[in-house]
Amino acid sequence: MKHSTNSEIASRLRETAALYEMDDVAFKPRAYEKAALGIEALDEEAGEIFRARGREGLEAIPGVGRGIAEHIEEMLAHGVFNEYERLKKKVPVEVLELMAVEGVGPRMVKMLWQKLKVRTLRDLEHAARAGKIRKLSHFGAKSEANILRGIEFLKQSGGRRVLGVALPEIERLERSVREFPEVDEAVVAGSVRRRKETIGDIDILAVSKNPKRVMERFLALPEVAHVYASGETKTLVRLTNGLDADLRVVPSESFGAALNYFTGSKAHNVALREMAIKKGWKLNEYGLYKAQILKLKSQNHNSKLKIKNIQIAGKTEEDLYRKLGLVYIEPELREMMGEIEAARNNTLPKLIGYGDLRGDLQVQTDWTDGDNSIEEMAAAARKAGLEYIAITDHTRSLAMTGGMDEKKLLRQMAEIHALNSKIQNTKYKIRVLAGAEVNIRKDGSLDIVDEVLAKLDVVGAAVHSHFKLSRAEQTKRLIRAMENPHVDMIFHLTGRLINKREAIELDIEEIIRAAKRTGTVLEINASPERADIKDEYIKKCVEAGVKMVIDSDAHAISHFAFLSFGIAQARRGWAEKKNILNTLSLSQFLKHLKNTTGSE
DNA sequence: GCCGTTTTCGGCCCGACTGTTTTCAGTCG
Repeated sequence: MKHSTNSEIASRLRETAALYEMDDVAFKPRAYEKAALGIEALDEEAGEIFRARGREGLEAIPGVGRGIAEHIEEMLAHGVFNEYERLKKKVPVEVLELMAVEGVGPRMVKMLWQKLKVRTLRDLEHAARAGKIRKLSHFGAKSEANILRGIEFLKQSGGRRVLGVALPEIERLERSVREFPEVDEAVVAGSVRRRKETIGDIDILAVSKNPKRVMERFLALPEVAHVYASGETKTLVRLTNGLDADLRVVPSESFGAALNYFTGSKAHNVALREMAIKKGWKLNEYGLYKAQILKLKSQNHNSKLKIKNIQIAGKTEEDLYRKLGLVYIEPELREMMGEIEAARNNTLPKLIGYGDLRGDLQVQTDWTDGDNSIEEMAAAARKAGLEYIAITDHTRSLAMTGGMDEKKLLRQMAEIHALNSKIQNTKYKIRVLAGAEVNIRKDGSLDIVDEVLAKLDVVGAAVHSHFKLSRAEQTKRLIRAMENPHVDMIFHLTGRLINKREAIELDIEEIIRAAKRTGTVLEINASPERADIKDEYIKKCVEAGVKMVIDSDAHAISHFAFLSFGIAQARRGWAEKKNILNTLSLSQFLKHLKNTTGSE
C-alpha cells in the first residue's frame, strides 16, 4: 500500500495523542505528541531510516521507543496502525479537523461528539448555527460564538505565510509597538526570529513597567481585527491581514528568558527546561530559578520552612545558556537538529554573518524578464554593498521570458565588457560578470552550445520544465548537467515555489555526491518563495564539503534585499562563511569555478 | 509510552487567559 511520509506519520501520532486524551489515558498523549515532534524534526524520511537501520534506527529518534517504533513500522507498510484504528473505532471523529478550530481541544471534541454527534467540521458548524452548543453544560452563548468565529477564520486563513512576503508588515507592527511610550524594548520572536522560510503567526515580546497600558495601545492599533484573548501580560489577536499576533509583556529582568521562550522552537525550549530540571532548577519565561529554603520563626517557637525561588539567570539569553552549561545558540539553529549537543561540546558552527556576502551570481535584466537594465542592476548591487554580480538572463528554451540564444548572449557579453570599462572610470566599484541561467532540457543536455558557454564568466544551469519526472530520471538529468565542464553551478535545485509548486523529486544524497565529484556549486536561492535549497540539504552540503553560493535571483533593483533571506537560510543549514563562495573576493571566488575564463 | 550524569521505576515543561463556574478545567503557545 502507501508508504507514509514524515508529516503523515507525525499527524497520525498527534491524532492518536488526542484520541488517548479523550479516553482519559494519562501520559500517553504527551508521549505521542513528543514522538510527533521528534519525527517532524528529522532531516531524513522515517522510511529511509527504517530501510537503512531497521527498528533500531526508528528507536533512536527522540521520543520514539519500542511501542511507537512498531506503530511507525506499521504506518510505513499500511499508512495506519492497529492501535490507532482501535481508538478511532471507539471515537469515529475527525479529531484533527475539529481541533484546528481555535479554542477546540480534545475534551471539547469528546463532549461535542457524545452530546451532539459532531464528527466533522461541517457538523460542528451546523450545530453551532442551530444554537445547540450553548445549551450544553459548561458551554454558553459565548463559546458558541467563538466556535463559529474560529470556523470562519479557519476558512479564510491560507495557512503559513512566506517569511519574505510577510516580513515588511511584521516589522511595521514591531516598530509600532516599540514606539509606544511605555515600551522600553520590543522585538519579534517566534519563527520570524528563527527566520523559518514560512511563518504561522507573529510573536512580539515587549518590556514595560506598565503592561496594562501597552495592551490598551496594542488593541487600539488599526490592524487589529479581532481579539481572541487579552490579559495583563498576554494578548492574542487576529490582524486585518489574516495573521494572528501574540503580544507578551515582561519586566526587564525577564527579557532574556522570555525572548528565549517565545523564540522557540518548542522542542528546543522543552529540552532546555529538562536540562534545568536535571540541575534541580526551574526554567520558565521569567527566568531560571533555584529553590532556596528559608527558615521562618513562627509564634510558637517552631520554625517553619518556606521555599523561595531565586532567579539565577534570565535577563539575557546569553546568561541563560551559559548557566545551563551551553554556549549561546543562534535563533536560526534552535530546531533540535543537534544544536544542544553541539553547544554543550562547544562545536557549534561559526555561522555566516548577515554582512558577509560580496557578490551575487544570479541577476536578471531587461534583456529577458527582468525590469531593469544591466547598468541599473549593477548600480543597485553596488548600493547594496556588493563588489561583483553576474548577469544571468534566461536562455532560449524559455521563450516566454524572451530567452537568449547564442548570438544574443554574445551581444550581451560585449555590452557587459563595455560597461566594465566604463565603470572603471566612475565611483561605482563593481565588477559585472557575463553569465547565463542556462536551461536544462528533459534529458539533461543544455540549450546553449558549449563553445559559447566557454566564453561566459559564470554559467548557472536550472530546471524550468518537466517537473514531474520520476526521482531516478530527474536525478540522472541533473547529474548530466553537472557533468558539463562549463556548468559552474545549479540554480534553485529543486524548483519548489512555497505554497505553489512542489519540489521536483531528487535523490539528494546522490546529487550531493555528484556535486562534490564534479566540483559543481549549489545555489541557495534567496528569493523568498524559493528558499531553495532547504536548510536540511544545506546541512548535508556542509557535511559533504560541497560549496554553495547565495543568490538573490533579482529581477528588479529592489530584489537585492532578498539576499538576507538567503543568508538566513544558510544559517539555518549550519553554513559557515567558508561554505559559501560569494563571501570571497572576486578573484578568490573565480578560482573555485570549473573553468576560469581568463577575463579576470 | 518514553527515558535515565540522581533512576530500568517512577517520574513526565510551565504559565496565561477564558468561560462557566463558585474553585477550576480546558486550551494555547
